[in-house]
Amino acid sequence: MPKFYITTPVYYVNDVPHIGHTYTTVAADVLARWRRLMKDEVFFLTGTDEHGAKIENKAAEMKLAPQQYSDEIAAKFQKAWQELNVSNDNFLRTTNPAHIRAVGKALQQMHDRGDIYLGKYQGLYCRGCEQYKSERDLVDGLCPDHKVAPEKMSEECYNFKLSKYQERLLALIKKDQIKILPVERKNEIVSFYEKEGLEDVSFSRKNIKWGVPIPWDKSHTTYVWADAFLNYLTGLGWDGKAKKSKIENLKSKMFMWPPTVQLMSKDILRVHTTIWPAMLLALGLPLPKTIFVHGYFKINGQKMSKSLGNVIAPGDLVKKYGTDASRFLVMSAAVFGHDGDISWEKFDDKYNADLANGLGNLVARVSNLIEKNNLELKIKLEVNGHLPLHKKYAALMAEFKFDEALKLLWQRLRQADETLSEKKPWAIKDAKAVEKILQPIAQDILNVAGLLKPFMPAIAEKIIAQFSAGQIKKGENLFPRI
RNA sequence: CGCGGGGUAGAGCAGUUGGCAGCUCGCCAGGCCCAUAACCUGGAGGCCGUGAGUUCGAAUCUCACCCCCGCAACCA
Repeated sequence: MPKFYITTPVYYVNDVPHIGHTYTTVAADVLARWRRLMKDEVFFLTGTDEHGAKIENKAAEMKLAPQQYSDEIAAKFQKAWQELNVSNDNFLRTTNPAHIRAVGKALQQMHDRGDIYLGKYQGLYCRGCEQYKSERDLVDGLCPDHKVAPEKMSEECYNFKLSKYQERLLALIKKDQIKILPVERKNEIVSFYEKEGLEDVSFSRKNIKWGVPIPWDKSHTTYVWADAFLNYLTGLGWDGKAKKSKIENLKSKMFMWPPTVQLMSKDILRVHTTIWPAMLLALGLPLPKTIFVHGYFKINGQKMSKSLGNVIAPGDLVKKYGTDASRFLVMSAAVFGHDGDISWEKFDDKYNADLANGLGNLVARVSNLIEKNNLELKIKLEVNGHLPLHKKYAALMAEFKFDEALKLLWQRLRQADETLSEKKPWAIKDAKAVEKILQPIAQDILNVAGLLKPFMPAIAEKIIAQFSAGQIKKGENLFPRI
């Protein structure tokens, strides 16, 4: 049985879930559900990244302990995914004790191996924040909170020998051993390797309490990314022992390793194609097969941002359109891998056009005609993969072309509407003749519903149940117009 | 000369290997009346960012330029 291990990033709990997180997670769910239909053994992981100075500060602002704060935000992510009927097999929080233990062990191993060494971190330090600032945090060279110029300071920290892996990783990426998709993103990364190259990175920080202590030097705390990346392993129950012989450990799900697909947006692509695979090489573990990068949503042509106040939350979508329609709208909003522009208006239009007038109306008119004529059709869901529709759909799904896969199904629905207009079964008295027209159309609807399962699981099942019954009834309105 | 993406009908986008420029929404006209004021047919509307080149032929390949957007490692 083929294995399919898919991950989303662990989402940083500095913010509540928004439509960007939703996009990644629903896409991962669509793939997971599709591969399950194809009888693969699937493991689907998502979760939250909860450590680091930012969270420490944010929690303090809200007068909460970091753990308490993280609990609240993590719960919001979990609730969002439940509302969207996301079928993840695990939800890994980086504050999970087993994760923390494993991170400690992993770091110890990298240290023993000589890949982590004591070095120096230099940066701009704001005394007010008690924190290092990046250039981008500053406004006119000043700390935005304290209105003072941060000082150049340095402190000791543990560094990871990322530079050591430059050539190996570049070769692996070029040869598609780690396949980066779409290809323009691969080009971007290859060019980064060739023109800028890898430098060692800091893996620890002093003065940060909220995180995983460095096992051999508790005065240091693991820097968040070293901690966060390992979730992809600990989410399978990895215990931090890197020896290859342990991979087949049956108590954990480590037999699923490595990830078949890791989905993410472009902001975290670079670290996922540098630090992350380097850590795996350092731990002696196999690398992810494919990294797929999807685009960003702009909202009404503008960048989505809190300051603009245009952020769309998953809960708002579900409230307005329902679970399955929300999943459909998000997945069909853009070509997967490209940026897209969304708005409530566009969602409304798409909902009415494709779901209410399209799928919903067709299901209603066909089921109504069948019921009125008292027909008993001999149709059943065809799940074998050799029908042309299945084949085309499967090929598109394999290439992450969700929007085209959906278009393919909607072409079929449109054809059904055309056929009905042309043959006018409502004007025919002879039930046999009516049956001859409606049977293939009903069969198509059933097949389309079968392929719609990954995108709209509940609606698909409803349609399948409705059209698989001996007596097909008109049933309820699937998508009321907005 | 940092890296990458994009500029195609009123709006949003597709255009795989170069071969009469497409899709959805909107608009106009007609049809149908089974269905969720839905569905079907037809139509208007594009110097495919600008300029040059390669070619029998370019939205597609090459070069230059203009404009927009994202990323530029301690932002997770």
